[in-house]
Formats: sequence, structure tokens, C-alpha cells
Amino acid sequence: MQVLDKARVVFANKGYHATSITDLIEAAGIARGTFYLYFDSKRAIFDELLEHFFALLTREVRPVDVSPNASPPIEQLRAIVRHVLHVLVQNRDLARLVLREAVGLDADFDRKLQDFYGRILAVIQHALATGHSLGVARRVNTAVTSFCILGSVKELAYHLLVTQDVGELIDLDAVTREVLDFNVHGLMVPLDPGMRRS
Amino acid sequence: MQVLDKARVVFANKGYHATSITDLIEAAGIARGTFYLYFDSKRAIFDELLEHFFALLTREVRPVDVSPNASPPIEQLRAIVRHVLHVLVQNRDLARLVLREAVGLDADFDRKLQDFYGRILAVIQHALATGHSLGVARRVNTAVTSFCILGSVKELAYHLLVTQDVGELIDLDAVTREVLDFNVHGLMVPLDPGMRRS
Amino acid sequence: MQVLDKARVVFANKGYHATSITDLIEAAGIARGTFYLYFDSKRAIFDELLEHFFALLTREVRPVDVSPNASPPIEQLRAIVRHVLHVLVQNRDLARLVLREAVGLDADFDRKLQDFYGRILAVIQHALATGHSLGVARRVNTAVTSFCILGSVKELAYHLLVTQDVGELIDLDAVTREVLDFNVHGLMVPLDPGMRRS
Amino acid sequence: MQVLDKARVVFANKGYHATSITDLIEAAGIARGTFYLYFDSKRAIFDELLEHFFALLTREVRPVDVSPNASPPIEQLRAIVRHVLHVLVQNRDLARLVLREAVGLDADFDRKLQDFYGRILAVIQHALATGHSLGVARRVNTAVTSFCILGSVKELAYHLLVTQDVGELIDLDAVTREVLDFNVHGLMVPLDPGMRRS
DNA sequence: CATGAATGAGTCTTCATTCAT
DNA sequence: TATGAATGAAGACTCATTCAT
Repeated sequence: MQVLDKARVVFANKGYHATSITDLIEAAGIARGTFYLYFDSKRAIFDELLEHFFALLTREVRPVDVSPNASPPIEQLRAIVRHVLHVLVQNRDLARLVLREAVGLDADFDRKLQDFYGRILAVIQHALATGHSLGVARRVNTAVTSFCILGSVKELAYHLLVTQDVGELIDLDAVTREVLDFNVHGLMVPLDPGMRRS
Repeated sequence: MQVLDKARVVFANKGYHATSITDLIEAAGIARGTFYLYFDSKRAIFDELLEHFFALLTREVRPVDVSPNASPPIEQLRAIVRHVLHVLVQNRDLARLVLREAVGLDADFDRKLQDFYGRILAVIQHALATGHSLGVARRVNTAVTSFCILGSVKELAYHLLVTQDVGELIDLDAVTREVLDFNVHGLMVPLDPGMRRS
Repeated sequence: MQVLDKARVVFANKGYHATSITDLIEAAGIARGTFYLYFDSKRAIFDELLEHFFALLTREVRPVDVSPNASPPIEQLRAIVRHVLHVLVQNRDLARLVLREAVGLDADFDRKLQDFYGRILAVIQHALATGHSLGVARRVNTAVTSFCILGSVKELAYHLLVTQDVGELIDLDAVTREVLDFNVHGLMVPLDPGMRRS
Repeated sequence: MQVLDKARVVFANKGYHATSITDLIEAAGIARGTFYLYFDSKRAIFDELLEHFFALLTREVRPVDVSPNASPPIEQLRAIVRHVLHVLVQNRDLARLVLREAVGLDADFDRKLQDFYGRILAVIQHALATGHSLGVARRVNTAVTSFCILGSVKELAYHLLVTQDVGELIDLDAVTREVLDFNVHGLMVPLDPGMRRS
């Protein structure tokens, strides 16, 4: 909806607390009362905004498929990361809201965020376990490691979207490759350089 | 100071915006005017709180030493990570504030946070470059990778401190080992177990 | 407007500093927020009140007309004085505000007051110079004398409005005549009483 | 006293309301509690300051002496005006306080001011009546005219002291002469009975 | 006499929300 | 549906005054 679109921009630019209802209705070109016709409160419209974004992001985040004819787990993870980064970059405003404003807003929202990240973490953990059982991944503490993986992607996304203003110029594939390389290979030099190609 | 101690707890529990001066003075058991005797504003006491924490955290964050008789970079990094996690765990309240409340507060604070993380990122980048030149680290995009490393630690810390209530029970050394293992070795199974020693 | 009307009375009775927003809204019978819907601040409503009064007072204060078919300068001055006294008497509250509260409020208001009185002084000085060049007025230091004239009217007005409570009973024409007599003839007995009529 | 001296300057520069106890004690170089050792309140020290000034000003303001061997009333008035202007110029700070800050402060102070001016007005009225009975002054409404005389001096003093910064350069005698000329002769050109008719 | 840390009543101002039209 | 005037609870901050040392 028009109002949601405008609100997204305003929230992203001014932050949740600094955004007033007045800002919202002026941006949307509607009257004060009209706003409350569509949304219960300032909190509610913010919720709706992020709920939509959660759905968008989670759409492609699904458990790795271990069936024989599925692509290898690492490829599935790569697809997920690429998708997530892509959605984030395509929705800078919403991404800023999730990564900056939605943190520590209130207990209710904290739970939603936790649910969201929990779902992602579960997928990662599942992938790690699967990868290990397939012999393609080290044996790791899946809980700790899944946080690490999530964190590495989040932090990268954060700096890409919030800090940098030239976000459009980023080579998403290169970044995705780099993140995955980091997550897959770590920092260590290949034991036998002769056998690998970057 | 007494007031700062109480304020730290209140801020950590209620969040910056939800905390009122009244909350602060009731927690500290002082009068309204007394508060303003010591702090210029609500924003100022929050600032002081975090500034102190930044100092605490940064104390051990220093560029890796590449002189011959220094311990290997990886060990230095391990020390830094252990220290950071330790400080975070020892200062749960302040850690919550930095990881949750300080984001998106206002432009001034954003800059401080960015400075803080920037210093850490610089150390990491420097370590990566050094490690590569010493032949102990892969050649990576140091910018991207430093975000990944920072993110992996931050996310872990966040979940340790914010999500879990049983943070005291955590084996910090084990977690540190796990994070570093992740960052150093990634997820891949060792190519040739027979040829490696941890 | 209703709010302005009530505010005028309250300000006049309690004085600017002693008047609180609470006083204002209680007198107007509106809610706190409603006040700020119409006025930016306590200072702003006061400003608006006086600005209006300045306009009212200045309306008839114009340079004396020296064209042949205009009434004599002394008559024009008389008209101005009568008008000013009339407006003051008709707007006791506003008059009190200007004469008592507006002095030394803040730099901005001081400037406005100075502008206002400056305009009046300019008219008086102009009239004095004109009168002298027409041979109907003594040669005087126009700067000093214009202050004297302004002062004589101000002081009279002040005592009429502020001190006395029976201001309505005043014969305005008699007072105007007396002020002008004072300003025109001074205290001296006519040199040749036989030739003059009061 | 030292504290009073400093307070006078601060009050004169910042105005009564804008002056805080902090301003006062910093200027005097004393502690907060010490201030209340000497003065009951902010209001009280201001009162004391002005009370002193009233005494200073009133010292020479006495009823005109009608005894045969006294100087003529007009001379006595001239002496009073000269003295008043002199005291005002010699005590710019206090003068500013009386003319700007003391107006409309509170009911109690209003009464004191009224008493003060009342005493002066009484002297003027008495002088006018006496002058008339001696045949040296026109018959005027002494009430109205005394306001005019007081006002002409006050306004002049006000502009001399408050508006102008080059007050030192003023030729006090010339100004006194001008004021008296104005009050005595008014604006009219001297009648030359032989040559003019009103 | 002197101090200054502590007080708390009181002030201005904001803004999410409501509701009569 | 749409409007926008009105609301009032709640917030941050000030400052004259006190009193234990």
C-alpha cells in the first residue's frame, strides 16, 4: 500500500523513535485520522512493515535437501546466502529497519526477531549436521558455529547497507563468494596449494 | 558511581527509550535535581556508561605484533577474542546496551559506535594482511573477511548475553576455541587429516 | 481568538513570568496540547499579543503632513495623542503588557519595543523640526525634546491605566488637552496674559 | 558589601529573571550557602539593592521651599532634576534595574515603586501649586502635569542610560537645561507681544 | 561563619491517539 | 471512508532553597 511504502522510507531514514505520526501522514499525504483507519498504532505499522520483510527473507530459507538428487548442501547454502544478500540489497530500507531499528524495540518485537533468526539458525545448524554426516563438513559445535555463520553474513550485510552509500556498486556475487569462502575455508592457507584453485 | 551502576541496570533492562529520568532516580534513590547535578541529560549518562565500556573493551584490542619474538598472530587474535568475550560476559548489562540500544540512537552515537567497531576492524584487517604475508593465512578480501570475523564474534556474544539467561554456565574457553576454529578452519573437513596437527 | 483574549487578561494580571502555560490553558478552557496547536510557545503567544497591539497603536502614528491644505501640525499631533490615549484606554490589558511586561523581557523583544518607540520618536522629531521651520515652534534639541514628549505621554498613560482602577471615568479629551498644553506651553505663565485664551 | 556590588552588576546585565543564584555567587566568589547567610532570597537581595537606590535618589528630592529667602521654585526644581539625572548617570546599573527590571516584578515591589514615584510626584505637584500661587507658573492640572514632568525626565533618563552606550559623553548640564526648558517653556516660540498675536 | 551536595516542586513541551463531523 | 481539531499523559529539565558538616 501507498502508506506502507512511504512509511518504510521515513522509518528507514529517521529511525523508529524519531519518526512521528506526523512524518508518516505527511509522507503519505493522508490525514491523521485516516492513518488510524488503516493501522492501529505507530507500533503496528512498523510491525506490518517488518513482518512483510521477514516473509520475503525467509521465503528461500529452507532446510537443506539431503535427497540424492538434490544439489550438494554447500550449494544450497550458497543459494540461500545469495538470496538473502540479494533481498537485503534490493530492500535497503527494510534491511536498515531490521538491522538497526528493530533491535531492542520492545519485548514483543524481540520475540519476533528471535523467531526469525531462530528459523535461520535452525536451517544452518541442520545444514552443518547434514554436511558433517555426509563427510563434507568438519565436526563443529553446530550451535556456536551457526551463530558465527549468521553473524558473518549479518555484519557484512549491515556494513554493506547501512555504512556504505555506494551499495549499488557492490558486486554481490563476489561478496557472496567471499563470505562462503570464509565460512567454508576459514583463514587457513590450503595445505597443498597445488591441489586447489581459488 | 552508585548512580551509574543503577542506571546501567535500568537501561539494560528497559532499553534507552523506555527508561525515564524517573526510573533512573528511583533506582538510584536520589532526587531529580541530584541527577542533573552529576549528568547533563539522559543522553549524557548513557554516553558515559558506554564510553566506559568502550574503553574496557578496547583496552586489549591492539594491532597484532609481528616482531620475531612475539607470539604468533593467531595466538594474539585468540587472546583478543578471549578478552572481548570475557569482558562482555563480565559486563552483561553494558554488553546489552552496546549490542542492542546503542544502534540507531542518534547520529552522534552512531559515529562513536562506528569508530569503535572501525578500530576493531582495522586490527582484524591488519592481522589478516600480516597473516597472509607470513604465509599463515589465505589471501582473502580483508575488508569483507574482517566484517565476517567481527560479525561471527558479535553474533555469538549477542546470543550468549541477550538470549540466554544461563550465561554464567558457559565455558568461555570452549566457545573461544570454537569461534577461532570456525574463523581459522572454516567448515571444511581437513583435506588430509594425516598431514595436519592442530 | 478566544485563547488570545484569555491570555491577554491573564498576562496583564499576573505578568509574563508569573504566568504559566497552565494558567493560560485553564483560563482558555482548553487542553495542554491544544495550546501548542495554535502557539509555538509561551513567548510566541505573548509576542502575537503585543504585535497586534503595536499595529493598533501605530496605525494612526504618521508623519505630520506639511502640505498647505493639511491641518496644522499641532492639530495633527493632538489627533495622534488622542488616538494613542484612546487605544490605550480601550485596551487596558494590552497597554499594561506593553508598559510593564515587555520591558527587559529578552533581546528580541527589546528590539521590537525600541523599533516601536523609535518610529514614534521619529514622527515627533519630524514634527518638531517642521514646526520650527514653520515658525510655530521654538528651536529645541529635537532628540532630547522628543524623548520628553514621548515620556510625558507614556507616564500619563501608565498612571492612568496601571495605577488607577477608575480609568473609565477619565475625561480623555481633558487629559489630551492638558498634555498638549503642557507640551506646547510648558509651565510658564503667558508673557502677555491679556492676549491669550487657554 | 562586596556581594551586593557584584549582584548589582549581574542583575543590571542579565535582568532579574535571567539572573540565577549561581550567577550571583559566582560573581561574588562565595558559596551557595553563604549567599543565604546574608540574604533571605533572590528577591531580597534585589530589594535591598533598589531600596538603597531609592534612598540615594530621594535624598535630594524635597518639597520646594517657599520661604522668602529660599531660591525660586524653578531653581529648586532645576537642582532636583540635575541631582536625579546625576545620580542616575553615576549609577547606571541601579538605574537600569529601576527603570527596566523593577517594573511589574511583583505586587510588593510595585507598591514600593509607586511609593517612590509618588513621593516625587507629590514634590512636583507641590512645586506646581506653589509656582502658580507665586505667579510664576501657569494654572495647570497639577496631577496630570506632574506625570508629564516625571515622564519627560524618566524617558530621557531611560534612553540616556539604557539605549545609548555612549552615556559618558553626555553633557549633563545641557540636557538638564533642555529638559527644564521644555518643561518650563514648552514648544511654543517665545511670544513677542509687540510683534505677534496668537 | 562558610560550605556545597542534595532537594523537589514546578515549568515548558511533545506526540500518539481519539472522535465528532 | 476521510478528516483534523482536540486531547492529556508523560517526559526532560531548572533552580531557588535547605541543612548537615
